[in-house]
Amino acid sequence: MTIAPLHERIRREIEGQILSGAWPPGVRVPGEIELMVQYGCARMTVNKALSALAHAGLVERRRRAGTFVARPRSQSMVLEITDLAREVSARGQDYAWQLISRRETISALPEMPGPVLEVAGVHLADGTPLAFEHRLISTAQVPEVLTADLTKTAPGTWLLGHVPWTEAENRISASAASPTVARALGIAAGAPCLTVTRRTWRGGARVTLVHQHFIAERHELVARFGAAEDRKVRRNG
Amino acid sequence: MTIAPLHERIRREIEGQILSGAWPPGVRVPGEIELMVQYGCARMTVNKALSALAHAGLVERRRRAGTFVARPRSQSMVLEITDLAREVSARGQDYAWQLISRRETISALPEMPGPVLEVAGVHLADGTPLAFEHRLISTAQVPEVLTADLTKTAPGTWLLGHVPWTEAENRISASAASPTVARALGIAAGAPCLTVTRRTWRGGARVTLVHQHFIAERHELVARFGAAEDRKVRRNG
DNA sequence: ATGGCGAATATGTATAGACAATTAAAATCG
DNA sequence: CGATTTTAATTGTCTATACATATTCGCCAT
Repeated sequence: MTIAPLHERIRREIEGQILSGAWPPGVRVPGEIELMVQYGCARMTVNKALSALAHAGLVERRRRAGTFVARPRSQSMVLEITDLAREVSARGQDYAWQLISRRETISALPEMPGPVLEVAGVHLADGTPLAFEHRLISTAQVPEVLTADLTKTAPGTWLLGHVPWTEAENRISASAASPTVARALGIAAGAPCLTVTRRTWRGGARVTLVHQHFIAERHELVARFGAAEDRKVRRNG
Repeated sequence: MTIAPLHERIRREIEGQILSGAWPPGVRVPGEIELMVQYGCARMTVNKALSALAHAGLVERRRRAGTFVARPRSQSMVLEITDLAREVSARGQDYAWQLISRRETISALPEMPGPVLEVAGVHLADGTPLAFEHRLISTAQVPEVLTADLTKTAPGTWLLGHVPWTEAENRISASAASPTVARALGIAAGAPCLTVTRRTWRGGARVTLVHQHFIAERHELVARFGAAEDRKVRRNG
């Protein structure tokens, strides 16, 4: 148990007051000078703690006025969009990818125009279908993908390891399984599916567009928001 | 056009190198001393810039080793979970709430045990059903809700204005419409629905548990992630 | 080769002080 | 009394310095 740095200790203690409800929204937080005296430290140290809280949205700081507890943040949450292979493995199941089709073509879709690699396949968990995937990958942006072996590795997993993206958008909805999807997943046509459409960009250029159809009972997305929890520092060697 | 603080300028310039791909993952970022000389400033200033980048996950810092561009960030995204009333209005449609049932009871559900107010109703956009909602609200935590008029105001909207939450969890999945849901929404039983289950807490205490069933074609959740865009500072007077 | 150990190095934390920017509140003026 | 200017409180940024801490690298003994 290492002792925490002072600025972190200060941050935590204030955070505690806010999250416990002892300092409700709108209440004024002690100023930098006040805290500096209270903790017997330099103003920069207090500043670091309060700045972090402001950055996290827990407090609002206004010059001349002071620092105030912010009203509960409106509605943005962190949605963990995991690589399917990783997620299935994390649940202790066997993951597998089954390639159905693969071809190079020229896409006319407005969301993803130009030369693309078009791939379809199924994600399996413990041998049973979990999701159908249909994906377009820009060969202009990612020419290497043409030489990738996508029979064993899902394109998403391959991309994760090869292409950094800077922007992404997920659209989540429900749909009835089309005949193609139903056949690939072994379910009845018209059965409900959770549909995720994801587009990713690298510095403004389109990288990939993917549609994933999950069997309704087999998958669930979870978005959590806890003001309390610290941003985890991820270390992926 | 105000000039940006120096530490921010430094941060931006490094960020630019990373996002443009000029500095791919794994590459070493100039050290603090180096940047300090380059920008002719104090080390603390450079430190602030690099720390911010580390906090944002763009770089990884290791003592003695240096600062390195992090591999493409894994998978957390911001999902905007808007209050339905607000969202529908924002789309320029008329929003309405129709209360179906309301009763006080003792819940035995493990997710939400104890005395609750149980409410069901329908969200309407331009007069047509959009979503069915079934909600439990802890009367121990929110006794005032018993006196709220929920015939005109949706419970979610009421809660937003009265109870701050500190933690929330959304589970998103697809389901087939049950007879109850189908009847309320005017769709066929078994039709696909996007289902959102949300639980919220205030400082560890359960506040509310809600199930929302959206007609598949009528609703979509969007999660965006742009490494480039700055965290917006929200100011809600 | 190999494993341990010390030293070099880059980051992490903290200080004390200075000035700038912002803006709420007080003072002044018409 | 209302509008305007001044004042002052508070945060924002930055410097220069110091020491702490972790970790890699290379040296040395095995």
